[in-house]
Amino acid sequence: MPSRRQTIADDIRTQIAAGQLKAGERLPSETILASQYGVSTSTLRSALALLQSEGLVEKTHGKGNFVARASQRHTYAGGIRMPFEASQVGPTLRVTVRTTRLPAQGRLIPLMQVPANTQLTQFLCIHNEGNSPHSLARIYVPCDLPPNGPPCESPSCRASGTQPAGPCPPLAEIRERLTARLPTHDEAEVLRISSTLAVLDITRVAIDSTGRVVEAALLVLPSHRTDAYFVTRAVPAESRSEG
Amino acid sequence: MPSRRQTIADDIRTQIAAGQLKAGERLPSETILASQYGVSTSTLRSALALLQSEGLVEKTHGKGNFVARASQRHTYAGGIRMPFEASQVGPTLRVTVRTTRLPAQGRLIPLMQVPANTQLTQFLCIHNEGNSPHSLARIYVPCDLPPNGPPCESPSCRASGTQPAGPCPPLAEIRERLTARLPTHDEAEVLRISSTLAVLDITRVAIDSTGRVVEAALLVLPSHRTDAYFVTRAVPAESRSEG
DNA sequence: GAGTGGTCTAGACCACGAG
DNA sequence: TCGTGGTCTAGACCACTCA
Repeated sequence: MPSRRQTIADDIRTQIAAGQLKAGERLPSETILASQYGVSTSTLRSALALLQSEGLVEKTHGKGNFVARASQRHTYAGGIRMPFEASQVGPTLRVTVRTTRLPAQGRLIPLMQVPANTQLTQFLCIHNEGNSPHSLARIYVPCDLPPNGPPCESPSCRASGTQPAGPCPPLAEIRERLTARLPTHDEAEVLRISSTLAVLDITRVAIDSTGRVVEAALLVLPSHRTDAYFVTRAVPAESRSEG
Repeated sequence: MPSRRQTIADDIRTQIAAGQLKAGERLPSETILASQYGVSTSTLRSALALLQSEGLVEKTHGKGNFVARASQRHTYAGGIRMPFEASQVGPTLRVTVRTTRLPAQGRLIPLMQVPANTQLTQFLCIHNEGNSPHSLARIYVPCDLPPNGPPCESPSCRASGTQPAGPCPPLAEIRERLTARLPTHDEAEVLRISSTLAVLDITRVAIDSTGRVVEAALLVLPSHRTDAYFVTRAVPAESRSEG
């Protein structure tokens, strides 16, 4: 038997699909909706959480619930991309970067394949779309690596974080591990998202042709606004590399 | 200011990391934990939901909350894989397949790049680990395609669903789009997971060397037990294709 | 049947946004 | 200041597991 939250979510979803609720339109307040459906506000909120996780509804504290505009959705492009392919999908993002140095600790040691306490440069990147933050990236490179500026400061950095290729030794491989989880307190605060809504957690490692790890990136993207997209071509690749 | 749920989650997370709570161990009941922390059961449950989304805690209705064993985690391998690479990661899975025919509708039309109502074969695959279901895959192929059995029936099908390559025209490209969302009622029921816990939603399209879509797969994986993993090599690939 | 988690209620109180 | 969503409470009742 479907739960009430599912029934309510289905009803609103149908109204959105049918165009009875238009993109950008504000829904009645949660109190009103709850009484309309004859449920408590908690139940109604959990129904809205379903729609929010599907990207159909956007909530704003103090303002209300809104039918999402399709354009709100971003695409994280995985794998190795040419610079010009970088920001072709999704709205434009403005990046703020904070650079620090720190010794390799914990997860970073196996990720970067360096001894403990190796000096790393950390780039803490926050991508903003207008006023509102969109995604969070912590990017690490060995301190002795970047010759002409870190990858993250490139204007062609991607929705996710960065353009990892550089002029130095050519990039050979990208490994990306992806899962979803609820955000930490800090992440929810920085991204200004509900702490009940899952984020995509992407760990990306870039390896150059000498086998060296030249970058590790820890990315946090709000799942209700983000897709990750991967294209893999078969091995005997045509010479389309410069296309 | 961190919320109570975060404080509680942090405390239990620390206990797990420190080994005070061992893998497989059962936590006290939610009622007891709630009174220990001086919160309501709702708040305590939302704290456990955080840990569950991180894969640190597994809940079983009627039994209790358990510290997860690391081995519970599966890996979905994205991109094009050789058959022998298929099921090398994660525990072994048993697959049940239900085959039906249906005309192309809705999302499937643009996905498979076919006219509406084109006959498709659907494979509804459920992957089981022991008794408990793990993942759900709906795989579509054009009806006129499979010459010697659908890809899904291959014994080398992957954690996710299938081994899309076949002997026919060679596979040229895999496109995978990935996001996270809360499960539908049906998905939560089939996978026997909490409807408050996000799933990974993967849409995979396989294209052969003639440009034809030979497979579309809609995959649903519980995010708290699943990583997706993608490896992309640079374009002038070494001849490691038979390795 | 005893004990567990799952869903849901009917509130209280706080934090945010806009006028 | 007012209306909104966010967090939290203290329960009730149901569904599942196991003895």
